[in-house]
Amino acid sequence: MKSCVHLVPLFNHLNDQQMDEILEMSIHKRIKKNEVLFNPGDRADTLYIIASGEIHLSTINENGKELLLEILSVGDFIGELNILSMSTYDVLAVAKTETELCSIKFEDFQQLLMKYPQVSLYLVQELSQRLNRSQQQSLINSTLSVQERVKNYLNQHNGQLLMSKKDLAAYLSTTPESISRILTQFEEEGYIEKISSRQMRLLEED
Amino acid sequence: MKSCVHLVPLFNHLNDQQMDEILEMSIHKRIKKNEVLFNPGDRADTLYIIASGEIHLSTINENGKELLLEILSVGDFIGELNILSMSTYDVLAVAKTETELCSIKFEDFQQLLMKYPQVSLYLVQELSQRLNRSQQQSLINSTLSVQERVKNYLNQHNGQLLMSKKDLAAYLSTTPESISRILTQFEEEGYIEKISSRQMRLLEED
DNA sequence: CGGAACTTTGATAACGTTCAACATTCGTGG
DNA sequence: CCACGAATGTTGAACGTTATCAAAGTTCCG
Repeated sequence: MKSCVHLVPLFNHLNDQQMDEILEMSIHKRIKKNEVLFNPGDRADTLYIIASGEIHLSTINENGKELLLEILSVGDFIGELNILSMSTYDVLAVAKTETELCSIKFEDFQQLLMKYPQVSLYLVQELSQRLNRSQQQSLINSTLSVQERVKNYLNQHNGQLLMSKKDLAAYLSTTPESISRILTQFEEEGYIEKISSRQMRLLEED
Repeated sequence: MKSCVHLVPLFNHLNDQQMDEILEMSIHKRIKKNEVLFNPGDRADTLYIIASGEIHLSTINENGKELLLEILSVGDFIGELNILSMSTYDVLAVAKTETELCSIKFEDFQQLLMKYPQVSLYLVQELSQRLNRSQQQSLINSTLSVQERVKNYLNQHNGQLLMSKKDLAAYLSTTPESISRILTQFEEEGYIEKISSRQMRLLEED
């Protein structure tokens, strides 16, 4: 089985010997569909890198409502990196498919960053981009109408829903009912054409 | 005039000589209240560190609605750090008071990170925490009612509004009217007591 | 001291959630 | 591979929260 270390842009600039070094400090992990990788409140001391599969990161508010924050797949690392001060996760990480991960303890990872500064550079860039994406999604969810949010999502993904409508609702912070209604409305208005339950063709105009 | 380099947790672990080195690559900048530091779309090639004053970072959606993302003050750096690939800012940065900044070109900053890995470590940690905060605020704004958002804000800040109601509305993604109404309602219900326009006393009970 | 920006209050409208009932799909075990 | 139960999706009706517009009041700042 191939190690995730080779899959990760994070370690792109390293040579084979350095990769092996990282391999030695990493532990392979496999989790099943719907299995929880960690819960909010769990001790955060491990960096996970996805070798295959898909992980959903979400938060849940005091009333039990869920917001789907990020969908991570091959090559992504789990974003919470309080590497200096030990703390806890405050999001929920769930596998949406069978998933293979490499895990590295923050302790070891910290040594690694000190030794290979170019890895840090990549990490800084990646975190920065995630912060941007988070803020843009925040803008979308809190200032656009549900219609606009759905239209925006469809345009960004060529009419393909990459998840269930339930999850999409959690991602666009609305309800499955609203998404369902809006999609049929879009079809009636001739803006889309349903091909399958998760794939629609976008028709020109507007 | 004291340099901001000494104010920044980012450079905490460095000695005087190293600080001087950074000083040499940094350019001091002063901007007036309401002046724009950068617009979305501007070339992003500079790291700014705040020596004094306050900067608001916000995004504006396609309909002109604003979301206030972050409020930065002494010691904070401006978060957008696409240091590896040159890109553009996609937020708006405005000074809310007279503000002093140090600016360092990404080029130089990148050298610095390679040379002093411990600075990278701090940066990674800081970006990670910002990402978390962004996601938590996103949860608040998109899953809680306006009442709950305002109550949450009051609790987090001991009843003190750190900005105008207009800005607070942009931060909580609502309108000044709603905030105004909710605050008088809270007072009628005996949940708060207005001391001044921006300071209220929180009274016990749920 | 005067004008601009911000704040408050009211009336109105609508967007989207909620609840409920039914339909469909999914996935697991027989 | 089919059958069954559970999860997901759809549609309808009703309600409530919150945005919007307007107009008057207040604060801020040059």
